[in-house]
Formats: sequence, structure tokens, C-alpha cells
Amino acid sequence: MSSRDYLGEFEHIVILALLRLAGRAYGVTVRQEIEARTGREVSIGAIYATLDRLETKGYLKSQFGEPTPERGGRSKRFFHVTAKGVSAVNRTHRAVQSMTQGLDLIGSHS
Amino acid sequence: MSSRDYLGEFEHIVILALLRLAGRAYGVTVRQEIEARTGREVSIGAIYATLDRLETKGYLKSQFGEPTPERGGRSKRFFHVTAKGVSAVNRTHRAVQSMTQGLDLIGSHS
DNA sequence: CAATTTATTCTATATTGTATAGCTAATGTC
DNA sequence: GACATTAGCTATACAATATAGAATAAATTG
Repeated sequence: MSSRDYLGEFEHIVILALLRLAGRAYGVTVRQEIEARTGREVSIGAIYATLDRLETKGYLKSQFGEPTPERGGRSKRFFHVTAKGVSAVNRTHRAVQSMTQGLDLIGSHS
Repeated sequence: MSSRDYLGEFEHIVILALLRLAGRAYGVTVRQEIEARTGREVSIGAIYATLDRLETKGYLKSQFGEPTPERGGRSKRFFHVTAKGVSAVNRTHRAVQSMTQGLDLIGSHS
């Protein structure tokens, strides 16, 4: 465990997108998945910046695939989560869960 | 909803601490609650900086209480979460949940 | 090879995360 | 009441994360 042990808010979302996209995760699909699921709009630049950071930390790995026979289309960079990345997700989840334990939320707060 | 709609990772933890501490949340107890629950050590400065930001965004409010009759017992600044703050927590939770839906985690990833 | 398309990289800036040091207001002691 | 001691809060600074937009690259087609 290095200096910052918990995933940032957006890092968390991005890494979850990778997990659910499994073998077909690359910039564009990651963005789509996040937008489709959460309704949150994010720039493609934001996606890549985060992917790069996560890879640097060893939570992801990536490799370029073969270009697909579509109009245009340079080759995609596919990402997958490492075991270390999965640990980070779990750690982050546990932290929130421990703080949420026994709270009802949706409360009546002024 | 303004520019950044989701709580940052630490903001999230801090606001959850306030919710569970209810009427007795102030700098010191917030810090204790987080450390006790998550095992995560945070400086008191980090706590206040985050509380101040959350208050600026309207997610919290604070007021000073009466000084307590202890040695050094100066008055505490008590914090409570606003309705807007509760909404932010829920929004953040929903985002993660929508991304987690149907994932097993604890997976076998390389 | 120019135009078009899909995808990635670069760059720049705002917001968050985090620690340390310093300041204030209480109480206790002589 | 001057001064030490204590609990709690503020100020400041800097590193890391979030985010957008423009620029660049690599394919495909006529």
C-alpha cells in the first residue's frame, strides 16, 4: 500500500466500468458505460487522464488491439484491471461500508 | 446542482461521519469516528479543511457551542449535514451502485 | 493522396486531499 | 493575576485528482 490507499471518486467509477466491460474496455466504451449507467457526462480527456493515472499506480494494464475493419478507426487501447486494482476497489468499498453501517440516510435533516 | 455534483472520496467519508455522530459532531469526534471505523489516520487539519469546503458548498452548517468546564475546554464548533448534503450523499451512493450492479468483485484478475 | 472517421495524447486549470504549524480560549496553580 | 497547560480551531502550503478542449495519429475509401 502506497501513499494514497483509496481510489478517488472518479477513479472508482472508472475502474468499475472496466470491470463490467471486461474484455472490451477502451476509452470510448468506458465513457459510454459511465454515461449510460450513471447519466453523468464526462469528457473523453477526463477518462484517459484517469486511466493513465490508474495504470501508473499499477491498478490497470493496457495493450493495443488490432485495428478493426471499420471506416477509419485507429487501433484501440484495451484496459483491464489488475489484482492490485481489485484490492483497491474492495478497500474503498469497505471504507464506505464501515461508515455507512447502521445509517438509514434519506433522513430528515435541516 | 452546481459544477461538481459528486462528493470527493474523503468528503464522502467525512459527511458520513457527521451523519452518524448526529448532534455531537465536531472536529475531534469526527476524526475519532473515522479512525475508529476505518482504521484510517487523518490529520486534524485535513478534517477541518474538508468540513470548511463542505460548508461552503452548503452541504453542512456549523455553530459554536458553550465552552465545557474542563481544563482547556474551549467551545466546540458543531457541524450538521443539511438536506442538500444528504442529497449529495445519496447521489454519490447511487452512482457507485449503478456501476456495481451485477458485479461480483473479489474476482480473479491478472 | 485528400477527406473522413475513430481513437488517443497533450496541455492547462480548478478542485480535493493532506499535513504542519500556529493561534485562541479555557482552566488550574502559586 | 501571571503563567503553564490543555482542548480545539485556523492558516497556509503543496500534492494529487478531476475535468475539459484542442491537437495529433492511425485507419479506410474514393
